[in-house]
Amino acid sequence: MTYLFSALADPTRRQIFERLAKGAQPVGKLAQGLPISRPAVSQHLAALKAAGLVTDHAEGTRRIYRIDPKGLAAIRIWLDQFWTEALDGYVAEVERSSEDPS
Amino acid sequence: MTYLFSALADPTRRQIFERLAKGAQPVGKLAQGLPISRPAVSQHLAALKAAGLVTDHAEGTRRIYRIDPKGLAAIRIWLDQFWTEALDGYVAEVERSSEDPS
DNA sequence: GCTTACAGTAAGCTATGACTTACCTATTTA
DNA sequence: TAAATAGGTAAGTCATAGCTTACTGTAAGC
Repeated sequence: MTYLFSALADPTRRQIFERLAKGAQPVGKLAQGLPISRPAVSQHLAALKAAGLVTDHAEGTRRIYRIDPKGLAAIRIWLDQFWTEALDGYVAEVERSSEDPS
Repeated sequence: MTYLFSALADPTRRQIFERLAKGAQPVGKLAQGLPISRPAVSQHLAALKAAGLVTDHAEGTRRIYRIDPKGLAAIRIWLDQFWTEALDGYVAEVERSSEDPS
């Protein structure tokens, strides 16, 4: 979870990720339009890949990056497993404090 | 989203958050059992609060923190709005490359 | 009113993260 | 096989994040 969340914590990295969500792209194409250097984009992509958010494959001299569903799925699982627990706890607390407003 | 994701990116902060999911607690109680100082816990709680993940209220000299559903809801919305887009794109790409394996 | 308990704030230290430029590697193409 | 294109890696810089100790403030109990 740490890698996942910190990968998405960076605005530039989210921007890259959200751009990939609209279609796979090579590194150079991604770097165009971003206000940072191409090596910086490479480093961001490495972080996204380590988090399971993207995958890559070679295509000639280019390297195509695309969304990896695994990353999003992991977040969804964390959130779902969490959702009920947290909200149950929340509702319980609120009810308790409204029943017994000491 | 940046505040949200970076709040959850820190392991200690996630631990605090997940502990609060099981029930509201005062700061001191949270600090016990964590390997960091109480001020550090206060700072983490401030970050969680700024992200909309927790709320607090005074109770005598203690300050009780509990989960704020707004934070989790925001993540869910981001994920949902994203899920279809990303997966549609993913499926389209995969189909395209398997139909035309040039 | 004074002391104790609880918790936020300030200031300072250290590690890490996001960038840069320079370099190296690999694939295409002429 | 040499040149050009695409992109990962290394090294260094600067800002920020997470921690600490010291302090300040506020509510409760004697």
